[in-house]
Amino acid sequence: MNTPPPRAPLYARIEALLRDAIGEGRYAVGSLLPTEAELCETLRVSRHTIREALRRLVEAGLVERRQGAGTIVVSREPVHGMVQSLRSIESLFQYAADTRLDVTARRMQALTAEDAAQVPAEEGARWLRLEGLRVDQAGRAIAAAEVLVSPRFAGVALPPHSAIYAAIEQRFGVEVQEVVQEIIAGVMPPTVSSALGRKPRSVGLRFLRRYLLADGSTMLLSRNWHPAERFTYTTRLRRGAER
Amino acid sequence: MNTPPPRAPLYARIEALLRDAIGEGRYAVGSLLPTEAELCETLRVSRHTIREALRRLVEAGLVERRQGAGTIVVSREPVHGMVQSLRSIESLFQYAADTRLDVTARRMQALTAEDAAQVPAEEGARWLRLEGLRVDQAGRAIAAAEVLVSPRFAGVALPPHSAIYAAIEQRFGVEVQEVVQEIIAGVMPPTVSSALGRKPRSVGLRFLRRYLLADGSTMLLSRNWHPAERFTYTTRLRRGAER
DNA sequence: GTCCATTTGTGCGTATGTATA
DNA sequence: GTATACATACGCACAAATGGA
Repeated sequence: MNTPPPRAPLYARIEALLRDAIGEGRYAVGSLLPTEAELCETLRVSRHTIREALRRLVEAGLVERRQGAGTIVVSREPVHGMVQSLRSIESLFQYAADTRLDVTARRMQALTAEDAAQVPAEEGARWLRLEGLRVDQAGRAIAAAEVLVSPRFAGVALPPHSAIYAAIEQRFGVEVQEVVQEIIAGVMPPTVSSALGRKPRSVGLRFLRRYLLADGSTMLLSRNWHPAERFTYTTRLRRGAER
Repeated sequence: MNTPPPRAPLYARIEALLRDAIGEGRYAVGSLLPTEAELCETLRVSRHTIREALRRLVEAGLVERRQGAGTIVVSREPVHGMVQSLRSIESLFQYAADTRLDVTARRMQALTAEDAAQVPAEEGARWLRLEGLRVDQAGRAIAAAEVLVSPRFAGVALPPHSAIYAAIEQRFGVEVQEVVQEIIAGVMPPTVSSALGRKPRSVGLRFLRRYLLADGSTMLLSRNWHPAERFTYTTRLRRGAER
């Protein structure tokens, strides 16, 4: 049980009381908690105190509240999972800060069927297509890159050093809401392995990333090949509350 | 500027006011905000209202408060990054729920130099080593698995279906605090490709995971090979506060 | 669609406790 | 020890959203 010592603040003791009741199923998930007024009366405390306790249950993700509707139980236990947080999208790749993209081709181009399926968008729509090499400060090739930019943002200027998605965010006042990343291993196509100076048929990791806006549309799609012997992808997940 | 419409709640307007002042540097990072009493007086509102505004600034990570000391500015802008959250560590792999590990070998074994570097632990220490195949419910091989378990937990019984880390958590009352995962592409060694029924020298993804406890020690190390043509690794990152 | 009782949201006033400097 | 500043806790009133009659 979570019962705190009797010296704990009143709202904390009430929070524990309700938390335990929810945990034991005395208030079922989906059901309503007593109203603030009822809790005030049965527990003989002020509404202020009840509200502080309920506020903490909301923060813990155990209940949700809606004006006029009441307080509903949404979970028996605090949601507890693993969380990875990144300061920037770039750190998805954990590049040394100073890599840059050397663009070798830039043009508007109709999406192939495969492109359209990956984006997703309608086949034949004309998106901005960039091709290039990502190189480190010594000029060594790190990855072969290909970027498809939504026609909505095709007017963006190519930033010399910063990321394309960031340039679009700034120029058009939009914000990337979600990034979906896929990693696939495979044998690099000949054009890629030669561009990276590798032997034909050598192994690489393919990263496919979609940058999504709040309305769910794709801002840009990025497809990169990394040579296997040069590249390791590392993630760290910490235990924490999920929200 | 973040100024909400004048119809917004009073505390929200005050929050915006302070947020802007902090953003513009009128309250420098490291300095103290006016006290609640001062804000009450200058803004002509009640202490409750001030406290609600300040509470939100705390949640946004802009200020911290300490009883007796005051409210200190800790950041000019809300910390804002990408967050990935997982309900369980298993979902790192996004297996269909019902895969299982068929263990083909289990014994205590001294760590090689390479093992010891990866764990990390002292070379020659005797850890529990498991070898097996992860198979789906139809019995098809999904991955070749190898697990090294700290001698502290070597007494664990092998769970028929659930994960080993979970069995250890339950049996020994410990909790995995962090998971570090590395992904590398490469050509599978002959023993692995034959165990998975693949052609020799075919391509795969190697997943290396360390499960760390709160004291930073490694509970177990897991090394898996996934055939490339069967496997894609996907992550979703959402925009959110980092904490 | 309107009205109405219910329930949480917002806002104010006041008093006392407790950690900090 | 003393003054300060936030934390806890009581009270009241009205606004706004909800859901059913």
